[in-house]
Amino acid sequence: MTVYITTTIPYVNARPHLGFALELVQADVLARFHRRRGEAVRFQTGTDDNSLKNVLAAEAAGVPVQEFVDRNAEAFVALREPLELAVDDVIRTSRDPRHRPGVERLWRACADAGDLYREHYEGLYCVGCEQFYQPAELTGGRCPEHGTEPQRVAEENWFFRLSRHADRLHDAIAGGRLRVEPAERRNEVLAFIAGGLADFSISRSTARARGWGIPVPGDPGQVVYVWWDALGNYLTALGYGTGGDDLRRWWTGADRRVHLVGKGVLRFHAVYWPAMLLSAGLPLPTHVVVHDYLTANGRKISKSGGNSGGDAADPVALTRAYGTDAVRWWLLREVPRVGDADFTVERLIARADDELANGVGNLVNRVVSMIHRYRAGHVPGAAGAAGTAELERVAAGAPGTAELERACREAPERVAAALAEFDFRRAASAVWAVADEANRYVNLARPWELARDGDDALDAVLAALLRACRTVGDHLEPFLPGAAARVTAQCAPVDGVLPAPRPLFTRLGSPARPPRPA
RNA sequence: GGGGCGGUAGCUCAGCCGGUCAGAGCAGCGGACUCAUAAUCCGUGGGUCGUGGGUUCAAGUCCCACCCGCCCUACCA
Repeated sequence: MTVYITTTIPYVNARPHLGFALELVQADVLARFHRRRGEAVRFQTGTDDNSLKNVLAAEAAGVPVQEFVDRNAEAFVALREPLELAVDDVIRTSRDPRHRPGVERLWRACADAGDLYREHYEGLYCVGCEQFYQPAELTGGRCPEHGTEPQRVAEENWFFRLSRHADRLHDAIAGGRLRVEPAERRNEVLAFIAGGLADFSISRSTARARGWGIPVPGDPGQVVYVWWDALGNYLTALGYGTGGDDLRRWWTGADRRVHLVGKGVLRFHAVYWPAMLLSAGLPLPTHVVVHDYLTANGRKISKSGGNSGGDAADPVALTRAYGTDAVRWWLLREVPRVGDADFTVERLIARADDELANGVGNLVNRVVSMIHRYRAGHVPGAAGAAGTAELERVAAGAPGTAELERACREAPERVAAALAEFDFRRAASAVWAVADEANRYVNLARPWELARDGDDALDAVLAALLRACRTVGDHLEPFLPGAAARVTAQCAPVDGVLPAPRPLFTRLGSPARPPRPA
């Protein structure tokens, strides 16, 4: 199986925020999950540099556009380390030599298909917003943003025959050839298509774009509409337009082409983009996976940062303060599949302390401690004192063993089933369930009593627990790669002896109270 | 204005095609244990399932209207 996974490419007029981190982490989980199964995976992200908003932000900052864009793009690319992303490729639309030739080729392909045409375009244009408005969007004939009366601007623009592809688009989505997930979003797209698709403008006059962007092939007075340009990244990064084998490997010949997108750009990815591909004679994405938005402390996260959300929504600041694991865990465990989620530091801490420090961390710690205390760190069964099969037989008689074994056994299929539906929350909880069950098992099996009584079952119980810890470490990898490695290392004997137990997660909330005197 | 999504216990959320679906986790309260980062385990949940109608033998679960939040409606994940 060959899987191509992409995030959207954010425009870089400001620093990245937690909402984009969500998308990156979700994509990363998918990438790691498939990779673990031995499948060929390419995980790609990038930046959308050619947006007019970048130009405006650069002007406001008094910096040349390219310099401004470079500087901000850096902050997005730099998310890899703090979020521990296993990204394979990053494409930047203003700089990457693969991009412009690809966009031009896509343009020509659609032109050759007869889907591009020039037409007189007249619209209400707000200079302040640098955009056109439909009459219905205006309030009292004025720009809702600036309160000014928009100008009537007329020019020739290039249009794409979206209308021509409506039926095929509908069939692809309704029939599941292009899966829009979750289903709520698929219905939304189908309703939109059913409402009729109008051709859309795909160029802007170079003057209004302030000279920033990719010139329309053969029409230097126009630049390519930024969405056309940006969507093209999914292809151009694969060498569409510049050659090489990547296009065949990761697009035309791939088993899955998965786009992760925010709900705000659903239409572009589930309607415009597939239509462009149909026109160009290329396969459609197989999945468009839509996530909703994050708020911080009940407020919308503003992309311009600063004011409301501020640092509360800065993924880098959060990982620095609370660690990558806690941030990733919150994003994966607390964000529902449908519906916006509100981020607060309190919830991040509560989630991490409860499930990571007290749950997984403490479990591994207590298990390894007992193996050290009762068996000098020797992994039960490994020294040949008793065969593994014998241990399992003995353990099977202990209360709760069956449940624990079942949790371990079922974890992989539960993770796979959840991720097949892009339900990250359910997938993460399937891993967590193993640790939860193992903690329960300790209290049930009471190894300290077995040790005191010299009971044979001790080795079996410890072995079962260590297996559970390893299962957690193993399946946690796509979600928390760093923590998973620590769990795994803690459970791997060195010269026949497990490493001395060390806390795997520091508590983030108020420090633990000291033990009550005995 | 049009289209869409959400509104379920203090908090975060599960509830697919209508009939043990009124649930889970967290918090709170009570108890147990001592291997462990006082961590862990057990017990404990009367919330008009946003509001008002309707369909049905039966509705969070379908239909209509309305209220609240959010997204899209030609350049914000």
